Amino acid sequence: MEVYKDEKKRIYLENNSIAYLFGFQVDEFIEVHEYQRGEWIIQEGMRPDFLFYVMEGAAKIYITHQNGKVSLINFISANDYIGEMELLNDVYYTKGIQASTKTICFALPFYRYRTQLMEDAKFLRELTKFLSVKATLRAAKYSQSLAFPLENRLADFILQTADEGIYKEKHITVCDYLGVSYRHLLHVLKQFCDKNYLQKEGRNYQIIHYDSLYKLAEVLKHN
Amino acid sequence: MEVYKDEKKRIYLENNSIAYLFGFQVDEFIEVHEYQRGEWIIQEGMRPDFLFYVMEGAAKIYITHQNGKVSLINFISANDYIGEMELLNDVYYTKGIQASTKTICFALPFYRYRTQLMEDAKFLRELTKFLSVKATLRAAKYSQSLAFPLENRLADFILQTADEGIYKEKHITVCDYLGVSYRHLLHVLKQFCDKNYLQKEGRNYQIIHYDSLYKLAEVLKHN
DNA sequence: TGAATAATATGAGATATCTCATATTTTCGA
DNA sequence: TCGAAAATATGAGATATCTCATATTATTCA
Repeated sequence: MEVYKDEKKRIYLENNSIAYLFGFQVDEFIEVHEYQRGEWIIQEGMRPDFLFYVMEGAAKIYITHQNGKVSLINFISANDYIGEMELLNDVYYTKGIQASTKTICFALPFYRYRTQLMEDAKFLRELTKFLSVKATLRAAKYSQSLAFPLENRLADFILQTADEGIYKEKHITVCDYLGVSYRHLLHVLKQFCDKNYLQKEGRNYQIIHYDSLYKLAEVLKHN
Repeated sequence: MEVYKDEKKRIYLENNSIAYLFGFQVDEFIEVHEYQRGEWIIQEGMRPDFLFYVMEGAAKIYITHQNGKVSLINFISANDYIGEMELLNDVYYTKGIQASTKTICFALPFYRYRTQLMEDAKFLRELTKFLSVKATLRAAKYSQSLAFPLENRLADFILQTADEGIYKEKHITVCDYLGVSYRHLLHVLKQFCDKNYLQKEGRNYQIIHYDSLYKLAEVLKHN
């Protein structure tokens, strides 16, 4: 992890204004952090000292269960907050957040800004919107996961993440995210290939029959 | 649904102050609504005209999937907001909310208060906290539902909802909430009885072996 | 009060998903 | 560049969960 200093920090701040997020001046004590792929932005179970706002990159939120099973809870990308739960709640079990690409974020030290943030309508309004969108997405995903078999959810996931007709997510990530076993994921992928919805090309899968996948995924949408 | 008028409204407002929720005066245009068991506070798919704050009672949030399957998404009780999603987001699929007991809430008309609410730090701070807690609970429930079989989740649910050692939730509600079929729920309940964790008494179940259930539920908690 | 509706109950077979064992291939750091 | 670790792959049997069919109570309401 690198903390931008002096000139480097100044330049980054100049080129990436986040004044629109706050009703007051934050420049003085704000930091700019850069994390490499694989680095932990927050360690599971340890409260962070900063409120982060992600500018570039992507990360994943994980939680470890008592039985050792690890769940990927969600993806984080540009314009997401990190540490907002800890800002708002004194009692909160901190999830682990790991950068999955190089990730740059602004970091506001709690000890310095907590009081001001909690009284700033502009900030609170932005955060509220962020939280409500997050809650909505999560609710949708949750009720889907209970109501539909992997076949439908995977079709949706493939269409969402495929790039130019090519699906190339890591299986391990996907089973975490969709909450199924590795074995079963492969099984359903094979079915898709057998049915000619996909065609395997080395590590990747090319979408052959878009419509069939779309039909499977469509079932997830309510109305 | 009854809207309290005149004297009745005045008395209710006097006895139940919610001044602490807002940084400005809301008395003038606020309404007090009372819903009977079974009544819909919000119809699925129809945007509400009010922001509600629940004072008494309990309700359930439902969503209907395209395949006709209905999921119970969550419970609502005193001190919860309703309609906050619609206040914050112009685009939002409204879930259905049905009172499960007599429910009384304050109702603030959007057309009158929207602008002021979105600029009121006190209100936004309360709402933000509410949303963050909500998001946390949902996240926990979600990752649990994927990582553990019904046995564990049901044990937890029974301990949470049992009243003086007696569990008496309606099966239908529970399968909605836990996202399993009616048949399977009964199957696992029968197992609990066979193992002497529970003892069936007419419609209800008495908790016999608290410890065993606790052990099953404990597995859900992370650390 | 009686009929309609909701809730509870149970069996049996089907399917979705998991666990475990094991092999091969790829990636990546020392 | 070599070896460890990560990722992919596949089989086989176990288990969790679903669907459907069908009865039997409760509850509600006209």
